[in-house]
Amino acid sequence: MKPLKITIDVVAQKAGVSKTTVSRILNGNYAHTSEKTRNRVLQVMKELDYRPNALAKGLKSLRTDVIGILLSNLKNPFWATVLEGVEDACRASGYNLMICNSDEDPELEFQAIRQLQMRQVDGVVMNPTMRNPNLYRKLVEDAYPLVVMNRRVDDLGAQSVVVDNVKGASLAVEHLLRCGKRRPAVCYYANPGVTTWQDRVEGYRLAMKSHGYGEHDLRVVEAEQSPNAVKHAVLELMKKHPDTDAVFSTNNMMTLEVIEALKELGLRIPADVAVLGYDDTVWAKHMDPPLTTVRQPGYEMGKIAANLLIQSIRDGGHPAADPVVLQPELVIRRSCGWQSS
Amino acid sequence: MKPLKITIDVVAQKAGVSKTTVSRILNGNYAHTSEKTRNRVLQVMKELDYRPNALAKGLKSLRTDVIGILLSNLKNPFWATVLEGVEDACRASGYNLMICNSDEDPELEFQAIRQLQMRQVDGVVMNPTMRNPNLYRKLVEDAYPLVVMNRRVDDLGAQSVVVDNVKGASLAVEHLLRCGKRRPAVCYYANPGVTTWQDRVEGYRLAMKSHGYGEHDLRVVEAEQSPNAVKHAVLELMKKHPDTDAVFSTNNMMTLEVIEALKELGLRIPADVAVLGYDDTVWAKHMDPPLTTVRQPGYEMGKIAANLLIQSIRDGGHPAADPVVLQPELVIRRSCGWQSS
DNA sequence: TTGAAAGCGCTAACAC
DNA sequence: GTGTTAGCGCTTTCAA
Repeated sequence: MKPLKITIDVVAQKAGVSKTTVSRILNGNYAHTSEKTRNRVLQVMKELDYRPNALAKGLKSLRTDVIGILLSNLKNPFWATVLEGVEDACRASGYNLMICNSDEDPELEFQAIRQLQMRQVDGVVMNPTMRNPNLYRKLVEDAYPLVVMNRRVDDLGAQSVVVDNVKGASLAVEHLLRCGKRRPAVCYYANPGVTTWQDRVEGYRLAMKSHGYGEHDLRVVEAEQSPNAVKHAVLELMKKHPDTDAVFSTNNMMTLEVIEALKELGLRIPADVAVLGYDDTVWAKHMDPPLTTVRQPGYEMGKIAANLLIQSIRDGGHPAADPVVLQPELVIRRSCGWQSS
Repeated sequence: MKPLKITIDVVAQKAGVSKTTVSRILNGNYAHTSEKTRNRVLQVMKELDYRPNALAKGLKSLRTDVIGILLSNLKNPFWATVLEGVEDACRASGYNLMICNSDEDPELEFQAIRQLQMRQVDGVVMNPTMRNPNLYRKLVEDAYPLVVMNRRVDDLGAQSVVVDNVKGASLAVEHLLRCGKRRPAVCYYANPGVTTWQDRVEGYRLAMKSHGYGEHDLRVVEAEQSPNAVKHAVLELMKKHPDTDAVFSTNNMMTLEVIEALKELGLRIPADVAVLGYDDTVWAKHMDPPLTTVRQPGYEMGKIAANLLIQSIRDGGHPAADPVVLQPELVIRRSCGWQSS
């Protein structure tokens, strides 16, 4: 005797109704169904522990209640936070989540989107590598439900949620200056096209200029995203400009190396050189000294992105709204010294 | 004129063959197909940018090439590492990944499994909350493809991959002793049923005893998983046993609080009290002092778990193999002082 | 209020 | 080597 799969048919049969009726009840389509049958069917479902096959449902209804998330980096804990936000939003709305990782590789990004589409996910939220402009454009042309997070893809017309990075950097620079620092530098990863870092450098530039600094007063250090590259870059910086009295680091992993370099040089933080980092990670407050950082609302970004997507799936079509821009926030600890006022 | 969905039928039609033929070619079933037709069909697929509907395929073939991952905590960066391993393994084998988070809640864990099953995933890899024994048992009774990670569920008969936590703790204690410490304490989270922490405490106990310590020499401090609980517990410990000269912290987040507490007391690390942490996180080597830790192969755990699962899906039935046990490794830095030999 | 029947897009016997 | 056909388990007109 074989185990017999519990399908809608066996429920219908056992309840003595047609599968149409079962289907209606399954979908809360109670309008045309008597309470008596409804209860009987519900009862049978419970007894049989009936689990509707989502594949069959999706095939017919053209909706799977699954969305895809496409990240570009799982190594940075920031993304775990974002993921948590997305996951929570999905669960709250009855969606499931399919996860892909492009690892900043445009080819993998391309493949991931393809896979997600073949799997008929209802939409995708992604942090784009920025290296597949045609792909992004195609998606919005096809009116594919899409929300872009974290990085700006200009003139795309897709829904997006980002954090104001220019603002974040301004907050940082302003704070450094208020703490009496006069020669702040900024450090960022070389990754052409990625707006987050561009914007943070731009924010540094703007804030500096608004305080009377000229172009040649700026100290902008670029580093590859490879082991010790940041450390070397900072060592270099301090050799070339020994009077540098603050480093604004635009990435959370980067900050760790910046501090390492400074300590190696025997410099005291913040007395000799202040350090201001990006992302208020779990470890920031436990560093020595406790790190002053620009906090990004990662969880919120994920949650909002997912909710926007779900909403646009449900309402159909999304009127290419303005980007949602979230505000960063300065978390002041001890790595920049004391504000003078 | 409507956009016309590209199905196997339109490919077949355009190529002038039946959909059977297209299906065969799609699945690399080249045995019974002439090279000529094959090329023509492949060509047409390309031209049409044909994307087979995975729902239809799965409905018919009873395999989706999707597996589920069920985590219990996204906040701890350790799990991002594990996730990365799982993701890589999936990509390499042509699987997609559906992700769920139980957040240590048995009810959510139950729901997640249900969802994954309705979605017809081919199998699940999970870090169990340990609070749903019946659920776990049911799954293996039903011969549902399942791999359990990280935590031991005794006598379950499911495939599993874990790290040797007793060993990890021994490594830690031995090192502390070698560094000349004489009164080491251990700190762990109160979470009944979770074997990881139990095993680490057990490892501490065993190692201590093998060095001639008696039961009353052990200093085992338990803390709730809530803000500052660890800090208070450590403060308490140092008050009660001021001669404690080392703390072995069994969790990466916990370690941060341990250090905070110690510093607050004006104790020097490692001169006064050594600290040895669990999990070699990205930040460990940048702490002050750089942290000596027990490294767990998280990425490997994820990758191996996923590969085991995929293999057992492909081979059908899994002969309830012995658990794969991975070895932890001591990463020596400066937070425990110097070894005496 | 309920049911019959026609698919959704694919796979896999089985025939030719 | 290729095609015919009968479903997979559900939703959804349309009719009763």
